[in-house]
Amino acid sequence: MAVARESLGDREEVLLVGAAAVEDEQAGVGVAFGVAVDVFERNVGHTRGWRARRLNVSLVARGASTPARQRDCRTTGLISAPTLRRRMDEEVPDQYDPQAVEDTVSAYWDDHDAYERTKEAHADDPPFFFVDGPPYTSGQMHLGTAWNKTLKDSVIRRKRMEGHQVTDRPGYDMHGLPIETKVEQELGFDSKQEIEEYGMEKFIEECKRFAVENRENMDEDFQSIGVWMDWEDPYQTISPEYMEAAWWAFSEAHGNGLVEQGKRSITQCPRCETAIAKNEVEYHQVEDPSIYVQFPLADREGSLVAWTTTPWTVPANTFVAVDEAATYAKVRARKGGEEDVLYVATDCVESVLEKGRYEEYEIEEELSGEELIGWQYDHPLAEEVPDHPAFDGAGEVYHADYVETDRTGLVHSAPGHGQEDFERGEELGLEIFCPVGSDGVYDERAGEYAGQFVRDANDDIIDDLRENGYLLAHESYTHDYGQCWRCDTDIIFLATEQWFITVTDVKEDLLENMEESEWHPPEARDNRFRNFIEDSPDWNVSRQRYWGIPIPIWTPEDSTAEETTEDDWIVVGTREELAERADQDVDAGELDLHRPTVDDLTITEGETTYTRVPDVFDVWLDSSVASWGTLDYPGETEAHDEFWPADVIVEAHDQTRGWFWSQLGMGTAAVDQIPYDEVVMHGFALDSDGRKMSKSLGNIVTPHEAIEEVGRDPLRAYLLSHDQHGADLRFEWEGLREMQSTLNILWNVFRFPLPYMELDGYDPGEADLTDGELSVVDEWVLSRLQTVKQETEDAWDEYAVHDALNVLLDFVTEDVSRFYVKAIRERMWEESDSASKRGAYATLATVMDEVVRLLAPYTPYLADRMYQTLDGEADTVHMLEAPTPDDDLHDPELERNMAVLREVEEAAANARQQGGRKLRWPVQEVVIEADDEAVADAMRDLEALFLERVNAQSLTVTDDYEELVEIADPQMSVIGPEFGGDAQDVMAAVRGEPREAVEAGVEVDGETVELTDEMVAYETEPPEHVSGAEFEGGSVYVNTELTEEIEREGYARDLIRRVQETRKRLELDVEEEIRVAVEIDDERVAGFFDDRRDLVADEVRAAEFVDVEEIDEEHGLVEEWEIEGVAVTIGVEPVDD
RNA sequence: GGGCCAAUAGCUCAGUUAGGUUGAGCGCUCGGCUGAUAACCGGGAGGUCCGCGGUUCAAAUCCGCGUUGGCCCA
Repeated sequence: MAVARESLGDREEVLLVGAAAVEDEQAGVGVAFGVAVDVFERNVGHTRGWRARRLNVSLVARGASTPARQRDCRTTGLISAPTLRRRMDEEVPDQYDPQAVEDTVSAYWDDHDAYERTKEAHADDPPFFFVDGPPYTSGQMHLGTAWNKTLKDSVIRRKRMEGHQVTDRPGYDMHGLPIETKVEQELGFDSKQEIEEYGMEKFIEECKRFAVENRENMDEDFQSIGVWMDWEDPYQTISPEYMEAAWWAFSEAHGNGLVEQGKRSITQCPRCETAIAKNEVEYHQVEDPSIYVQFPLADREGSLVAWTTTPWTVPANTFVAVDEAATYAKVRARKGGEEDVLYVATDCVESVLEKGRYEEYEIEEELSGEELIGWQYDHPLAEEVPDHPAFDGAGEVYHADYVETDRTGLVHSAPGHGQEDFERGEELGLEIFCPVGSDGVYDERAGEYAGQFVRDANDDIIDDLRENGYLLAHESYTHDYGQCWRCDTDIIFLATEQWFITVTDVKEDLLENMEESEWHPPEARDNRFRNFIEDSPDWNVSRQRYWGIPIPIWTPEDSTAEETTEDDWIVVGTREELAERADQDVDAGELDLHRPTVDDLTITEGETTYTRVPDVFDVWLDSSVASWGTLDYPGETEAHDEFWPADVIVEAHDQTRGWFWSQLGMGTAAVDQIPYDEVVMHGFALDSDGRKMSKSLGNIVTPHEAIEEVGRDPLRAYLLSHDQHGADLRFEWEGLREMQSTLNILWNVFRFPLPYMELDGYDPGEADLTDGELSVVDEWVLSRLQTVKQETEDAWDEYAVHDALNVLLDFVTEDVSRFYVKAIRERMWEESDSASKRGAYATLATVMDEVVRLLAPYTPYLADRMYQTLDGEADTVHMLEAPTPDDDLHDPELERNMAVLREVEEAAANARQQGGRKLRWPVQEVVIEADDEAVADAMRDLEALFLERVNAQSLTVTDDYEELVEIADPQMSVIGPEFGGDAQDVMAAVRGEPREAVEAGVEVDGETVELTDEMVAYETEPPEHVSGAEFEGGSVYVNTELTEEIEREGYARDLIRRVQETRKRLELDVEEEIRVAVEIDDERVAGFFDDRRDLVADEVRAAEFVDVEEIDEEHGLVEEWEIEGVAVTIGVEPVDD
C-alpha cells in the first residue's frame, strides 16, 4: 500500500492507494485494483477547521461490480465501493448551493450535448406543436419575459417526458416602428425627411443590425434561465422565409375578398408620419384649448353652439351632430348691449350661458333633437378656408349616437379627423374632407392656414373665430390625450388612405373559430376575448414606414386609389411568384424582401405596368402568421402538414388583444381556422405592492438580480408555483428565499441516505422494491407517491403547472421529509445488511427517482444534478419519461389511516408538552378515545408505528376513556342565595372535588351538606399524570407518570444526547472511538446511569469510561450540563491509536 | 370614460364553481428534537374575508354601488 500526499494551497489531499485481491464468484479469482481518495479539505476561516470528506470514489475497485464483493473490499479497509454514479464528478455538499449546482450542470449539459440527446430521444414520438410567441427585440429579458419563457420551457420539458416530439423553435419579433425610432435616436434623426436623406437602404441596415444585436442578447438571457429551445435556429420575422409566410397569408386573405383599401380615420404620429396602432398610443395629461364655437344658422336666426378641444379640426367641419331624443332650447341672451340667439341642449343652458358671460337670457322655445335635424348652417371659417366642405349634405345637422348632453349637447363633427365622426360621415355618405398631410401640416385646401402645423394653428383659428363673432367662450382644459409611445408626440386623427383586412366581414367566423380553442383559464376566452372580437374594427395593416414587411400589393402605375378597385390590384403571395411576374430579373432564392429592393420591382401585364404600394405591414401582422412562419410555410410544406395548428401557446393576458387576437384574425382571414388549439394565459409580474414595475417607480427587479440572490432553479420554481392562469404575480424576495429553502429540504432528503448507501455499496439506480422488506411506512410513502403522480398528471392535463408543482413540493416536505425520513432513520443506521434496510433504501430511491423526474420541468438543473448522482444511466433526466401512477402500489386506505395517525401523533405531542414530558423520555401509556370506528381501526392497524413515533410503551384504543374524572365547579349563583353566610365555605369544600365525593355529600363545619344538581356543574379532566389533547376524530391521553424503568431510559437517552453533542463539537468522525467521563451530582440518578452504562457506551462508541480528571482537554472536551435539574459533568476525548 | 380581472393573518396564497363555524406555508413567539444538524418537529398568538347597501334562516361566497391595484380599450 502506498500513500501519496499532495498539498494544493488551502486544500490538502491525501491519496491512499492500495490493491485488494477479490474473489470473483463467477469468473474464479481475479484481482481488482482500486484507488480510494480521501480529501481533507481545509475551509479557511471556517471555525470547524479540518473536515474530512469522501470524494470521487468512482475509480475505486474496478472489477468489483457486485455489492457483495464491494462490501468485501470495504472491509479490507483499503477501498470503498463504487456504488454511486458520479458522472458529474462532484461531491454532494451539506447545503443546497444553487449556483454550484447550476454551474456544474450547465457544464455537464454542454459536455454531453444533453439538449440534443433529449430531442433525439423523442424524435420518433407523436408530434406536439408548441409555438413561441415572439418577444420584441427592443430590450432585455425582464421578470415578465423570464416568467413567460420559464413556463414555456416547463411545458416543453414536460411534454417531452410525456412522450412527444415537441417543436421548440423560439421566435423573435424584429420589425417595426419601435426599432426605427431607436435607430433614429441613435442617428440623431427627427423626421422621415432625414431618413430619406441618409438613405433608406442604409437606415434599414441599421435597423437590422439593431434587431439582430438585441436578439443575440436575448438569446443569452433566455438560455441563462435554463430554457431549452432551439437557440441555434430561432425564427426571425426578418428572414425571407418568414416574410413570405406573411405575404402568403395576406394574399390568401385577399383571395377571400377580405383586403380593402380605403380612407379611415387613424391615429397618426405626425413626427413618425405613420399611422400607429391603438395599443401603441399612450395617454398622458395635456392642456388643450377648450372652445365653444357658434355655427351660424343659414335659414333662421341664431347659431348652434358646439364644444371642442381641437380648434384645428374646425376647418374640416362637415356637420353638427345632435341626439335626436334630447331636448334643446332656443335661448335669447344678452351681454354688453348685444343680443344672441343660441341653440343648446336644455340641460346645458345654464352652464353655456355662464361660460359666454351673458348677463341675462330667456328660453324662448324647446325643441326635440329630431326637429333640429336637417337645419343648415354656414361654416364659421368660411372666408379663411374657402375650400371648406360645402358639398351636398355638408353644413347640416344630423343625429349621431355619440352625442351626449354634457357640454352643449351639439357636437362639431369632422369626418376627416375624428374616428366616430368619420364612421358617421361614411354612414351618411358624406365626402371625407381632410386638409392635413401625414406630417400634421395643413395643405392648400386649408386656405389661410396652409403650411402650418395643426396644433400651432390653434391660436390663429381661435382668433379668427373670435373676429368672426363665432367664439362664445375660450378656456383651457386638462385631459388625457394620446401620444406616440416611441416619441411622445401628440397624436392626431386623420382620415388617410390605408389598407385593411376587413375582419368585420367575418365576425361570425371569428367567433366560431374562437370556440374551437380551449383556454386556461376558460373565462378569459368567454369574457374578455369574446368582447374584443365582437367590438373589433377592421384591421389596418398598413404603415407608411421602412422597417417592416413590405405590403405585397402592386397597383396600376399613375392611378389613384379612387380609380382602382380590388380587381386592379396584384397581390403577390410568394417569392417565386414575384420572381416570375416581375419585369426585372430576380432570383427567388436570393431575394431580400425588404425595402428598398422590392420597391424597384415592377410587374407588367398587358398594357399596364404595376408598382408596389410603398407601405409596410403593421408589425402585429408579422407575429400573426407565426404558427406557419415558424414552420417556414409556405416555402416548406412537410412540417406544416404534420404539425399545424399549434397544440398550445403560452402568453400573458396583455396578448388577449395582441397575439391571441392577431392570430385568430389572420388565421380566419387566410384559412378560416384558428391557428392554436389551447391557450395558457398567465399574468404579469408586479412589485410587492401589486404595482407594475417601472423605471419611474424605481421598483424593477431583474431576473439577473434574482438569480444572483437565490439561483435559477429557485427563481423558476418561485415563478411557477404561483397561479399560472391569468393571475398577476407579486414579486417578493421573501417568497423567493422561501422557495430556496423548500428546495433545500429536498436537497437534504436527497443527500441523507447517500453516505449509508455508499457504505453498503447500494446503488440507488438499481433500486428494487422486491429486494428487501417493506414496512408500513414504506408502503405508505409509495402509495402517496402514486397519488402525487396522479394529481400532477391531472394538473398537467389542465396546464395547471403551479398545482402540479405545489402538490409535488408538499409531498417532498410534508410526507417525505417530515414523516418518512424521520421514520426510517434508524433503519439506515443499522450496520449490518438487513432486509428492512434494503426495503428502506429501495423505497427512498424509488421515491427520489420519481420526484426528480416530476420536478425536472421546473428545476432542470437541480433535477439533473440529483439524477446523475442517484442513477445517471441516461445522459440527462430530461430525456426520460414522466413517471406514471402504479395501481399496485396505491393503497388509499393506508393513506387515510396514516393521515389519522399523523393527526393523533400531533395531538399526542401536544399532550406531552402539556404534561412536561419531552419525547426522549418514554411514556407508559397512550389512550385514544376515538369518535368513530375508522379512527380506531386506523390506530389499531398502525399501533407499532405509533408507539415508536410517540415513544410510548403501550397503546389503548377505546370509544370511552373511563379514567376521566369529573371535577366539581360550584355554581355560586345558586349556592349563594341558598347558603347565605356559609356559601364561601360550601364553595371551598366543593371546588375541584370529584363527582363521587360531591354526590356523597360534602362536609362543611362538621355537617354534611347535600347539594342539588343546579348547584354544581362538572368538567371532565384526565386523572393525575395524564394529559389530554383533542384531534379531529377524538381525543388522546398520555400517561406521563414516571417509573424507574422510564427514568433509567430517560436519563440514559439524555446522557447519550449530550455525549453525541460533545462528539460533534469535537468534530469526531462518526466511527471514531472515544473515552467518556461522567460525573453526576445525584446518587439516585448516578445509579440509573450505572444500570445503563452498556447502552450508553454502545450508542456513543465509548471504548471505556474514565474519570473527568483523566480527560485531556487538548484533544477532548469537558462540559457542565443540567439534565432534569441534575448537574452533570461530561468529558469526551478521542481514543488515540 | 368603458370592458375584463383581483383584494382573505405581518407576507404569499387556498377556500368563491354548488351560500352552512375562514385554512395553509413563511414570518413572530414558546417549546421539542438532534448520526439530514447553518437541517428538522410541535404548541401559541395573529382576521372588519377592501368598504357600504341588498337577497337569504344563514353571505368571504350571490346581487348592486363604491375604493384600491392590474391588463386592455377610449
